[in-house]
Amino acid sequence: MFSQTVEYALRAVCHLAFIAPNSCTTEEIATGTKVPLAYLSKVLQGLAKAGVVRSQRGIGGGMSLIKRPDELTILEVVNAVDPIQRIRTCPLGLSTHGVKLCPLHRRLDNALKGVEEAFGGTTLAEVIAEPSESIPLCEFPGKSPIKNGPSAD
Amino acid sequence: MFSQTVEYALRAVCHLAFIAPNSCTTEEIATGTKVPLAYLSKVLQGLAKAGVVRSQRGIGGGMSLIKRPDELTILEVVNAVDPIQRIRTCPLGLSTHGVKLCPLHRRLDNALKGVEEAFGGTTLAEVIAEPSESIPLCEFPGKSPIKNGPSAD
DNA sequence: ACTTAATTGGATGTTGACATCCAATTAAGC
DNA sequence: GCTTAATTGGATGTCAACATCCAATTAAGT
Repeated sequence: MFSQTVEYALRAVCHLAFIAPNSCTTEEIATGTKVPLAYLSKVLQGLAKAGVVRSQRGIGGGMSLIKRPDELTILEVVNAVDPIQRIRTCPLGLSTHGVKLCPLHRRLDNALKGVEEAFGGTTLAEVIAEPSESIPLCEFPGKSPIKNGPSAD
Repeated sequence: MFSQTVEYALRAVCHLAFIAPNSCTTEEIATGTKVPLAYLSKVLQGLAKAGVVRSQRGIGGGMSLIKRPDELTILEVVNAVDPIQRIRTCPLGLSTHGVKLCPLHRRLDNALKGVEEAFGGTTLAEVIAEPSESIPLCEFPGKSPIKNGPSAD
């Protein structure tokens, strides 16, 4: 139900959250998140245009988060690449329904609202900090998914 | 986020719920729900294969619900044409994550779970019976969307 | 200035969702 | 059995999502 692009974007942002506020190369993200490099670069371009990540060209460049992980919600990432389209007017174009959705579409929209609220209420910081047997993106429990762990190099 | 096919299937089933347990023609459903006739016939074929609707060929034939509207949930309709894919194993294929999803994918799956529960907890009968200013599929408040209203003809 | 490391943008390929059309099939009613 | 009304199945078309590749651009370091 969520697009592949959303999945990729979240993985990438998650990776960036681990090393925030540092930056790293698209290639490193691709390797760490198992996302096809060429496509990931397009996804990151989208995130850059949406103001979620900052891109820096040239030697020592790469991608980094613009916001702090505790200020960035899952929803912002999702909406940056593949916006959740709430149902605001009758999909049948029935003018008399206007802004009042019928019970069917009201329920569909409520489901979307639930997703939106769940995503809007979770920051990347919460995702990467949550104690769990499985660490996001990380093959081995108890280890950081980032090479040598976060450092200020 | 929900596919066009899901939207069409729900409209069609909603129409059928209004006239249940009677049947009606695919063409009538197409007109009443503003769904392209040729495509709707494919969608209904899917619903028939999934056991949601019964199809009857020849004169006087058409489509009808197999279950009563109060026994049929939105979820069953959705899953018949475009199943909600819960996240059961790590999308990165990280074997060590196994059945335990990482915090990221646990949250994505929880969102899916919420949708699933919302849809699973609503029957078609509830949808078409709910008092509202807008009646599903119906242009005019207070009228039935079905030509001349339900009848046992 | 040159070299190297990195993103950017454009062109292109692939696949599945959405959609249409029509001949074949089925069943009712006379 | 013929006609008519209806679904079925197959062939086909279109377009956006997903994906890849490469030349152009940018910036750091020497």
